[in-house]
Amino acid sequence: MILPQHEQCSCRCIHQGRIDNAHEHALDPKENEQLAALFKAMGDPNRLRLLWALTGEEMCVCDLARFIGVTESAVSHQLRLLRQLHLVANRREGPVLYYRLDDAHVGELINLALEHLREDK
Amino acid sequence: MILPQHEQCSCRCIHQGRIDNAHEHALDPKENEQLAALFKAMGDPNRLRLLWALTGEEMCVCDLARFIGVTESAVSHQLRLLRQLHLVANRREGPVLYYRLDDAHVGELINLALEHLREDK
DNA sequence: TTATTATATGAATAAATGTTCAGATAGTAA
DNA sequence: TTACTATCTGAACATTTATTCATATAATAA
Repeated sequence: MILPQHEQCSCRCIHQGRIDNAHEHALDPKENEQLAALFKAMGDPNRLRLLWALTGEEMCVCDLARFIGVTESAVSHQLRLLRQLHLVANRREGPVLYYRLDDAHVGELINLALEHLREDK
Repeated sequence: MILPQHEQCSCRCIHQGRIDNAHEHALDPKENEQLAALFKAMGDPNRLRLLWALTGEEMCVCDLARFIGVTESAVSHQLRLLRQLHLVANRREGPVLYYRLDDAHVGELINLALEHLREDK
């Protein structure tokens, strides 16, 4: 990682000499935003409960609402967010919408994070 | 997943008959909170930049501050949060504190999420 | 058409959150 | 001790956010 020359660190970091050896690329600003939005979406207890419920099987909105104990309106708002971020997808069967995880990655992310939690405590 | 009998869904979910086949366990409430806190911590653009920077090598606070373009005070606040959640750890060398990712999981989480982002767009 | 069910949406409000500023602490050298 | 550097911390302020309420839409049946 290369820091701007005119802003060189004035501290006595021993590390200073190694600063050019790091990975050169800062994360693309747009990807940084998207990535942060994705993690933030997973970082709400109720949205995480929704995702967790859907690791089991697809569920309709009213079941999801009862499962996590909030109104269907609140769930609907949250599901919209999760849908926009491609964390969940849905399928209509008559008047009922069944939601599912959009992708295997989502479950993997949850499991990996759980591993991290359970390991070093 | 088993929903309380007295609150059976009144909708016409075809799915209703399958409700007992799902994974039986709701995520432990405490783990749910911890997991959400972990994702939420990663869900801030600046904190994510910090973590990204540290996937390259350990860095001191002032370098991190310049790297993401905020005050050292702001970085310090964020680093404390990340430390409390075991996302980063530090090591002192004289007056300088070097921060690093706490664990291989952290980088893996970022990479997995990046994969998800880049895949289905 | 009307009635009913399932879900979505907009606005408003209360709570949570990130940064800044001022000041405190820890380490080192003189 | 004093002076200097690197980092931390508490309080305050502005912004963001999750839920609620009321209403709207979509699908189905009568």
